[in-house]
Amino acid sequence: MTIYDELVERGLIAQVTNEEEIKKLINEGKATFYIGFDCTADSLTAGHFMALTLMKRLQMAGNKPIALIGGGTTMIGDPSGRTDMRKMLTREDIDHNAECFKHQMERFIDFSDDKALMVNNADWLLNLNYVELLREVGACFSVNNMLRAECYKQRMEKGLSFLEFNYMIMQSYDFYYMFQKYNCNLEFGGDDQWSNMLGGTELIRRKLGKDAHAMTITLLTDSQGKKMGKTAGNAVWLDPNKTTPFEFYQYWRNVGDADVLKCIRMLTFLPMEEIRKMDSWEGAQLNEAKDILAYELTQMVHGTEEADKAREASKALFAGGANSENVPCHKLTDEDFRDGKVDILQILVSAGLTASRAEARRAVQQGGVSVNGEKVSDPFTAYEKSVFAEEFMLKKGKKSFCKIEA
RNA sequence: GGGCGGUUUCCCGAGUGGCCAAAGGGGACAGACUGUAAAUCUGCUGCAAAUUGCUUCGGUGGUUCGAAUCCACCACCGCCCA
Repeated sequence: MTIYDELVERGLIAQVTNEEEIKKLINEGKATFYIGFDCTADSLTAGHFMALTLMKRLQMAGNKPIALIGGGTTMIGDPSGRTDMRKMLTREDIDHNAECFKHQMERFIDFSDDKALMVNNADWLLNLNYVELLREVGACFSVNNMLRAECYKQRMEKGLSFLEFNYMIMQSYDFYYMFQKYNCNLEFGGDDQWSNMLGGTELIRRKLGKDAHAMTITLLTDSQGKKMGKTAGNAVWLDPNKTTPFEFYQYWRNVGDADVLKCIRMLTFLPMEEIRKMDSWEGAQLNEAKDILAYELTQMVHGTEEADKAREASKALFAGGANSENVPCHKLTDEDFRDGKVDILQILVSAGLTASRAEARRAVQQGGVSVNGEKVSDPFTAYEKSVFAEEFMLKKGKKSFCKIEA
């Protein structure tokens, strides 16, 4: 099975500029391809993860990846598919974020011996001269075409600033630049990047008379069409300090039935034969698939040890029996105690299970809080410090657990 | 540059002087049902030392016993004209 066929079977490919050419390039390991990452936060997210796995798949097939950190493009902000303008980030924030991205990527992609490159477009974009740029590449873009681009559609109603309008040109320039400097002949990106990417291939054709290719990755959406990798609007981060391995594991353990196999196909490195066998699974058996998915991904992102802990903790909490050693734990401080006691609301807030005492009170009143399996229904329930010498397993709702110590 | 319209609680959106912590919807959260799924139904949704108090309706100042609501200025956004 060729790498291209595998990508197709895994459902990773959305659009390509020239299928035959691209197939040949990557199957023969002759592609030098890039994927850009704009550093809008200080950690990569589950959304970036798919792009990283794709880089790895292609690298394993002998192709050379370039991870492009968008230190320059982040100064502009990609308007693609957004309904509002991004918050402007300072130069310092962007540099810091770029550093963080770099560390995280090094875990996945082998950058040794020039097997992959990591570059930052701040290095060439920030020194561009406006008039020169306009003459050099601005002449190659048709505003008429740009306005028609899908990626700006949503913004035509709400308004699009000139700053953001230029994003496409910056991204195109990246490809043009790397095509010449690194022989980069293929660009990958999310499907929402398609028009930006075509801008690049078009620019290369016009300026250099040469062909470069672009290919988009299917966006990972759930069965309702929503982007995956987010919980309540918050990203699932790869940084363990922002999303703990346990939370990360739980996110994938909880995907809907309709989405498990898709995720396994697109995100894991399990061989296709194995995945095909799971195709016939249904009902409660899919729970097993979810465990596989969650474990595989946690292991890739956080390592085997953390993945084992997360799985162990999950079993202890949901299946019962196994030891609870790895369940998330919170230590109360002296400030939590008042006259030698803590009330249940304070514990919930302190452990971060609820945002306020009011929310904690609601949870208790609605019967959503329990300690060691016993429902706590009185919001005035308070505990002496000595109680915490024994195991104190606090549960809020169906899925939030925390072991409390003092 | 000119004219008009807008900025409301996580989001959309109602509210044009007291009955407003602010309708309705979405989302989130909790409960029932379940398989840590989906669908459905119910509750709930500013904060707190809680029959009360405090903060909130772009910003600042003002009018008023009382302002999300009226006035002035500022900021940002949209539409139309140049």
